[in-house]
Parts: sequence; C-alpha cells; structure tokens
Amino acid sequence: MKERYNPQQVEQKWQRYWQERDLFKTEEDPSRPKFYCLEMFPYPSGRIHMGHVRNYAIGDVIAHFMRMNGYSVLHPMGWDAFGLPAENAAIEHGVHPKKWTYDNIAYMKSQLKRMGFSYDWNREIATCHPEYYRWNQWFFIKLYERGLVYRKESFVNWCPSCSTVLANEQVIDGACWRCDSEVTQRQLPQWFFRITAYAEELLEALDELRGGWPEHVLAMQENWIGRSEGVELDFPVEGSEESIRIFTTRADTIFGATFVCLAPNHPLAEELAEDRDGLQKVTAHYGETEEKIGIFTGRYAINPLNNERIPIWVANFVLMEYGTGAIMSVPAHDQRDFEFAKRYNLPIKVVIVPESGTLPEPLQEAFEDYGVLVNSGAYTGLSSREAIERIGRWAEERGIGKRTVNYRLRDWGISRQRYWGTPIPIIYCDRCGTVPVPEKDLPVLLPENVRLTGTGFSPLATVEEFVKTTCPSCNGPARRETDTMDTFVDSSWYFLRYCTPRDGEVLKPEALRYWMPVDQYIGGVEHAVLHLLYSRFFTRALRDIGVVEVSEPFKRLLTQGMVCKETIRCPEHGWLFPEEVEGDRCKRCGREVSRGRTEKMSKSKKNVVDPEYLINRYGADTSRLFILFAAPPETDLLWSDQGIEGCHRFLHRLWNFVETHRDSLSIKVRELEVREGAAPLYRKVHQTIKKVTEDIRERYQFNTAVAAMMELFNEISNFSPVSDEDRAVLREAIKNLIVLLAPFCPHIAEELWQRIGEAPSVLEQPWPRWEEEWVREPEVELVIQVNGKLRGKETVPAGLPEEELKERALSNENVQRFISGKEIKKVIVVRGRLVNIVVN
RNA sequence: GCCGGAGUGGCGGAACUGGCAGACGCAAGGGACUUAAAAUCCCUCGGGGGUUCGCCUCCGUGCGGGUUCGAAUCCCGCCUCCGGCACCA
Repeated sequence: MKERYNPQQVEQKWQRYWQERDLFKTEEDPSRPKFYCLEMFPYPSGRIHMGHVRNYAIGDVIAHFMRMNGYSVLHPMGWDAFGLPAENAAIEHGVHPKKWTYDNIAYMKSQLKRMGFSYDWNREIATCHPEYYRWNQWFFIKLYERGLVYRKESFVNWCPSCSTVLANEQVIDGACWRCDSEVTQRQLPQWFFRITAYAEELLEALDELRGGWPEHVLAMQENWIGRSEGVELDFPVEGSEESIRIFTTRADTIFGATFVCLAPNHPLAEELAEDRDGLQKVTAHYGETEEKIGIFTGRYAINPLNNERIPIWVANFVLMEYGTGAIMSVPAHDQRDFEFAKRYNLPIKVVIVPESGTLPEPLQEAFEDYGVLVNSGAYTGLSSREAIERIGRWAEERGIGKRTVNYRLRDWGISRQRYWGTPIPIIYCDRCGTVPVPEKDLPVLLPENVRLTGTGFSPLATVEEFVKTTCPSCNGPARRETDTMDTFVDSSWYFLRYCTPRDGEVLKPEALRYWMPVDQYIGGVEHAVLHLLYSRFFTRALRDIGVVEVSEPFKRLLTQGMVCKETIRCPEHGWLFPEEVEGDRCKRCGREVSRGRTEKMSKSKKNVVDPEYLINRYGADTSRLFILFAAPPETDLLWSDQGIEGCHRFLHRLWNFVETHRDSLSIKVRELEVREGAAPLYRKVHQTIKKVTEDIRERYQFNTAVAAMMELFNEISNFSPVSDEDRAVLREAIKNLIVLLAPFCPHIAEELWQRIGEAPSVLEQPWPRWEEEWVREPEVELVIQVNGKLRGKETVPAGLPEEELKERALSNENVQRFISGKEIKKVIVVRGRLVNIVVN
C-alpha cells in the first residue's frame, strides 16, 4: 500500500531522532579541517519571521554540506537577548523583561527546532545571562585599563521615544533606527569605546576582505570611516596669544579665505564672542541642517599665508566633533561657505580657476573643482594638487601646522539610560574618583527588583541596594554607575563565546584558536556598518588585550536579500491582509483596493507570511526548499503562494516515486552495470552531482542547485528500466538525489533514505563524488553558424578533430544554402561546441 | 552630488572564462482520466512572417554607439530603478 507524504509526521520523527542522537553536537577535532558557519543570532522578539527562515535555511545548507564533506563544523545558535522591546513590554504589560525574554526564547527555540536546523544546541547562549554579560564587563575593564574606554561629557543623540541615547550608527536620516522618532541632542556624561584608534586599520583591512565580502558592504564601511587627508593650520587671533587651529582638505584655496568659523562649542567661542545671546542662539541650532546661522565674534584672525586680517565667526554648521572644530571659510570654493557668505554679506574671493578658462563673476555658486591658483602670492600658477602639497610642507617647516588625516568615524558611545542591558562595571567614589569593579567581583549582576517607568532616567538609579556600594580601593561609601551598555556590545563578540559557551572562567584560547575566524557569516545587510563594524573593532581590541589571535572575525560574508511581498491598500482603511479583500474590494467598505508595490515583509504593511503557518500547511522541508529556490541568496525574494505550491508538488512527486518503486529501489547490487539505455540517466546523475556541488561550494547559488535536482528527477521519472541492471542504475540515481537533497530538505531525505533500505542518517553520508568520464557526453550538438548566425545543428561524437568538424559544418544542407557561391574567408572552430563560417 | 548594485518572456529567475538566449519553477491555454471536482499525467507556451507541418526565416536581453568571426556577457556615452553616504571643512 502506497503511503502518502505527511510532512508533519516525517519531520517530527526525524527531529526526535536527531535530538536523541545529539547528531549536531560539535567538538574540536584537530584531525579534521574546521568550518565555522554562523548566522546572525536573532533578537527574541516572540516569533521567528521569514527573514530568519531565509537566513537560517541558507546557513543550514552550508553547514550540512561542509559536514558531509568531512569538515568539523561549528554551527551554533543563540539569542541577542538584551534590548528595549523587553523593557517596553514590561512597561506596557507589567511582565518582567527577564520573564518576557526567556519565554520568547523558549518559544522561538521550539520554532527553530520545528524548522529542523542543525544547530549544536549544547552551545546555545543568551546575552542576558550573567555568565555571558560578565565578559562584557570584563572586556570593558580591560579596555578601560588600556585607555580604549573613556568617559566624557558630550552632546549625544537622544531618542525621546526610547528615552535613551543612540550611537551615531543608530541614527538614520536624523531618526532613531528602531522607532523612527526624530533624534534630538542632549548633553550627558557618556562612556565611549575608542573605535577611532582603529580607524586606519579598520579601513586598510577592508582590502583583505575583498572577495569574501560583498562589494557594497565594503563600500559602506569605507564611507562610514570616511578618511580624508588634509592640513591643520594655526590662524593667530589678533590681540591675543591664542590661535585658532583649523583643518582643511583644500589648502590650495587658503588665499581665498575671507573669514574663520568656530563651532559653537569650540573652547574659544565662549572666550571670543562678545554677543552672549547671539552665541546662545547659534548653540541652540547646532548641527541643524535646515539653515546656516552664525554670529560675528567681534574679533579677527590673521591668515598665516598672506597676513590678511579676517573676521572670526561662530557658525552652527561647524562641528566640534570633526577635525579641529574650526574652519577657514573660502566662499568662492566651498558651497557651504558660499551660502553663509551670501547670507551675511561676507566677501567672496576667487583663487582657483579651471585649467582652461575663467570663472563667471559674480559667482552663482562655489567652484569646488581642482584647478589652477590665481591671486595666491608665490603659489599663483600652481595646480591645486601641487599647492596643497607645498602649503602643507611650508606649514610644517614653520611649525604652525601639519599634514593630517581625519576620519568621519566617531568614538562609539555605549551608555544607555535603560534597564535591560549589561551594567557598566564602574564605581564612583568621592575620594578615589572613578574606579573599575575588580575582576573578582564580576559579574555585576543586574538587579531584578526594579520599577520600570520609561521616564528617561536610568532605572537602576532607583535601586538603592544596587547603587550603594563600597569603594574597592578605599572601602569608603561609593555609588555604582547606573547606565547599561548598548546591546551592540553584546553582539560584537558573541561569535567568540560560542567557542567555549559553558566555561565560566575563561574563553579557552585553544578553542578560539581552533574555531576562529568565522569561515562563513550570513545575515542581513542592515548591519553593514553597525554590527559588522563594531565586531571588527571589538575583535581587534580583544586581540590587543590577548584574548584572541585573529584580527578579522568574519572571513566570508553573505548578505541575504529581504523577503518581500505585494502590499494591498484600501483608500479608507489603509494596508490590508489578503483575507480582508474580496475580488479587489475591501471587505469592510467595499472600495476598490490598490495592489501596491512589493515591499519587505512587515507587520505594519500587513504583507507578512508567518513561518509557523507554512510549517503547519506544507512542512519545514517545503518552506526551506522554496525559499532557497525562489531567488539567489543575495537578491530580494518575492514571496509567491503558487511558488511554494510548486516546491511542495516536487517533494510529493519524489515521495510518490519512491513509494511506487519501493520494491525495486530496495534491491542492492554488488556492482553497477550501466547498459546502453541507462547511460543517459547515469550521466545525468554525475552531471547533477557536479552541478550541485559547485553551485553550493563555489557560488552559493542554491536556486540553480535546486533546479538541477529537479532536472535529475524529471529524467528519473521518464526513465523506464528494462532489466535488473537498469533498475540498479535507477536506484543509484534516486539514492544520489536523496543525498544531494539532504542539506536542503533533511527530513524527507532521511525518510526516503530509510525507505530505499539504507541505514540512517543520510546526513552522515559522505558527499557524493562525480566521475568526469560520466559527466562528459559522448555526443555533442554542434552549432553551425554562418557569419555568426545560427544556420544548422548536427549531432556529432565528442572529441572529433577540428578538420572533421569543419567538414561536417560545410556539408550541412541548410548551411549550404547560405554559403554556396560565396567566398569562404575564414572558419572558426570551437571544439565540442560550434563552427562559425565567415563568408562575404 | 559622491560611492555601490541591478535592468533578460505574463512572473521568479537560468545562461561558468565572449560561443544555441529563456534551464528550472510559477502562471496561462489545450488534452487525458473522472458522473463531477480536486489531485495526477501528457502537449503548447518571447514576438512577427512563411510552411510541403519536417521545419525555414526575420526581430528580440533598458537606450545609442563601438570592439569582435561571434556580445545578455567586454569598452564608451546615456536612461531608469534599488541601496548607502552627505553641512565631515
């Protein structure tokens, strides 16, 4: 009796089997090559979404593939478990963040298990666990001792909705990366990681990643680090001992400087500005982009190159955080200065002209290109490039400046005024000042009895027994730091923790040496600068304190595309779920809906598909297969309800085939004999092994690998065996197909493997090998062109000499029509492929 | 504005170093089975023209040029879309 494919039953059976045998447990095995396959760990928001499914399906294929190829594979999973949503849930629903988080973890873990991913769950980590975050604290202290962590009062990005500070990387278009609220500026004392100390290294090392990382991620990081070479130069302040140091990349325009601008929070601004109210007003608009405003300080500076006396201004668009916090303003050659000069009627002086010609005066806009210097004293006539070089040298010789490099990258502010995060291990003592918590007192535990209100003040400050402590150095009364760390600290090194997840005392160097770096990292592009840059920095910082030997954490990076789906919109009721629509009309109001553009699946746009629904309806194998088949991994994937049906159909057909031919498929033969009629099928088997292997190994093209398996199955279905020898070939074909399919659809592969009489587990089978002689076709179709146009085809034995191919081509009937009576100028022969006859 | 990527049937996408454009899948149309439907199976499926129904032929990979015996693929110039950066001196 033929049994019907029941995914639920099959999947549960094999998930239980894997779990009982702990099949995916990993240990360091020096006798085998290692492979560290890592997918970005999820935030435990409650349920997994299609983005997770795609990310983890890709990772699982790679992990299985490498295992079957004899590698010792580390494939772990864990939870990025600290963060705001837990705290917000607490404020809204009164449930403790810890409970909320651990409940979510338990549920999502069960979902991941139902998807059948091959994680070594023995290595599971959660960043909110004290044995995890103690290392955040330990690293913090070590880096503090090395001067890579410091505290300073500064303007910070403040999200009023999240009631906390954001790092620069977390502000997108002036809005919070998480909730989209407009970000404002606040002045607060903050802890910083000195990522800028590694700016040059982080930039230079990008070159080593080329090839293994996608080009656009490298470009984004390069942009973000934003290196620029220039000159620092002192402009003495008239009637004062002070001078203003400016930074410029365009020293060639210095003779065109008609004023100097200070950032409002520049130390000299306060001192020089006469108009207090004016200064305050500029300060209030600091960093705003809508409008350039400024005030004249009433004082003058001297241009060191021509001794010209130019006014000193304070302007809101000059940033203290970049360069020296002061600029020389050259309105003729800088658009920002041009706009500022126009507004305040400051002189505009042309000192650069294009190599050919002049500039139309008065200028309508700044001329920012390189060119030739005019009105520039001894430098007149030089090219911009030369002038920059010479002026830089001149300043260095005179000791009034130097050539320098500036970076757009800022230090990473990690203080957060929130509860659900790692406590910063610092103690403030009136007598000893700022004292780090001694190593032996770690971890500084996050207290659980806390009232969360979301008022914007650190919740920990209200927990008296937490705040009140004694100073580790003088034993006097002292207070603890009450801010917690940015959660990106947690994820900046979690890949190291997987190597020794349970060792309470140390990150074992042997384990790190064996497993690091991550050989393949997989995740979304949204972390191109944030997480990926922080991790590269952190790994280097930890290298410098002797924790790890590698500098780059991720050798290869694959950024998977988004999962998208069509959106539906009602003019009255906004976004709609498909089930809220009937015949293009909104069920509620009857108005016609518009099928909007396809966009990334999101709850707010109601275009989501719940993975759990798919598992229940089609099973994990079908879901995984479709998501791998529908698009190459880096491309955005357009969800299609019919598409998944197609993949389900394929698995059904495969199942039915095995069930129908079960008897003949379980006959084993000692030696395979491939007769005439079975040779094409047997060749297809070897061609498919080759194609699937190379698609996975070299190109990560899972869609074409799946297509190749479908092709093989089509050929299997069309094959009619006429002998036992043929049946043995058929069995061989099915057997190989099942093994090839195993990384994609492990459950059905296990089941079919067993049903053709093989012993489990198919996942422990060696990856099949192909034989080149069976990949080659004995006959090839020769394409014959005349003047590059297809004029005929001939089936010829492979490996014919050129002469013969040429002859066959020339004698082809249809070809004759096109060449008769014409002069043959040339014949190009590509062996095994084509002949092109050139006539005039 | 600067940087990165992409434009191929009705749709998702194939085509490896320049060598048969459209693999595989979806949708659509036709047929078989069935009382019927679902499921399954078979056939057709870029467009135009011709046909003795074997096939022949012209056009076709965003647009315009170029290199080449031969271009989806390489080069030059545009257009469109997506992503990143952007008052960074």
